Amino acid sequence: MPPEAGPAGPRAILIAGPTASGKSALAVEIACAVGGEIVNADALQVYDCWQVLTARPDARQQAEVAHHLYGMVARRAPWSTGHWLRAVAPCLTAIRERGHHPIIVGGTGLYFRALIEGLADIPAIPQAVRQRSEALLAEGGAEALRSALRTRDPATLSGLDMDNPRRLQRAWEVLEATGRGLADWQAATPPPLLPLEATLPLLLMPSTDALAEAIAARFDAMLAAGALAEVEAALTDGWDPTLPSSQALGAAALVAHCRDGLALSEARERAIVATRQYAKRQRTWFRARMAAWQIVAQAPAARADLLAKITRRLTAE
RNA sequence: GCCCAGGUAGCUCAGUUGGUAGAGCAGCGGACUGAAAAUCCGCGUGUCGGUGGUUCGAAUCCGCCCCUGGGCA
Repeated sequence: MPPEAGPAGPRAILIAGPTASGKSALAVEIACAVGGEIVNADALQVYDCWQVLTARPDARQQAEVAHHLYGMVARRAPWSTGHWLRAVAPCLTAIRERGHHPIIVGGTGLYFRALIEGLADIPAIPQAVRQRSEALLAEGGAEALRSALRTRDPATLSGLDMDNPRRLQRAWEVLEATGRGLADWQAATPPPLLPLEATLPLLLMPSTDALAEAIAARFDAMLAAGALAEVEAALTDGWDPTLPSSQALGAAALVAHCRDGLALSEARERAIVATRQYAKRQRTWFRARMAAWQIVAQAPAARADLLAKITRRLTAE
């Protein structure tokens, strides 16, 4: 067994790519070919309230291959990259114990980064601290957070995007909750759960035009599959636009339609635009940080070739 | 056919008394170690419908033509 396969068991496969690039289908193909189980690396597909709207694999696909970390988080439950990483660890162990290859698939770049580069071991931030950072921001704007950090944690502030309220809030909250600066915590980041060298990293990167087309077609399919009913259910349950789960692309637009009378055609357009813009941000992340990943060609013949190569390589280990 | 109103960025539109054009949205590029499907930063991408004229100089003034919408026949 080559050293990079490691003592942990069967090699993990990573599949990243922008939304609507066909990651889930590729994951199932590979899982069937090599004996794998699929692990979600998508920040929105974890929520129980969105099946259709997040294009989460349905019951039929989940019956075909084991899927993990999909739809298991309650709408209002706290969730973060840290929660995800802590959930992934035992999941990988269990899959390998069954002799299967973990296939980690998703579009959340930060999740992959945490997985392959490690994540600072910072305790959860209490709700009260979050509320105070919100209040500070609401009253004094970003400058209130900046000036607090300027005097109390200049080291973190110097490395920060000072115009970004979210990042300023995070730095302030960590300092407030732990008494230790964020930069300090990050400098002590533990080793990664799964270094890139121990994986087979694949990246789907369709052309911008092809992706735009796929995004529009998929949203129409979502509408046909009951996206509106999901949104109605969320509305009945009480809509809170600030919840992380409420950030699902298209949710706000469909709420505007169901609740506020926005024309469906207009809601559809908004949802599709928002999705394209998200895909663009994903491409930027992937280009910058996943240069070492293997780009998966789209053509069917190339796809078959890839599957054959992967199978050969993994069975050789 | 005649009379109006228009034709400026991918879209919706600004454009002062003539000095080769600018907003919003879309788009493009980038950042990002616990809200990441989040958040933030940067960038105008243009035969000003066409053509001829007036002028040192035309998106802007004049002629003709083309196109769109409305009205009258």
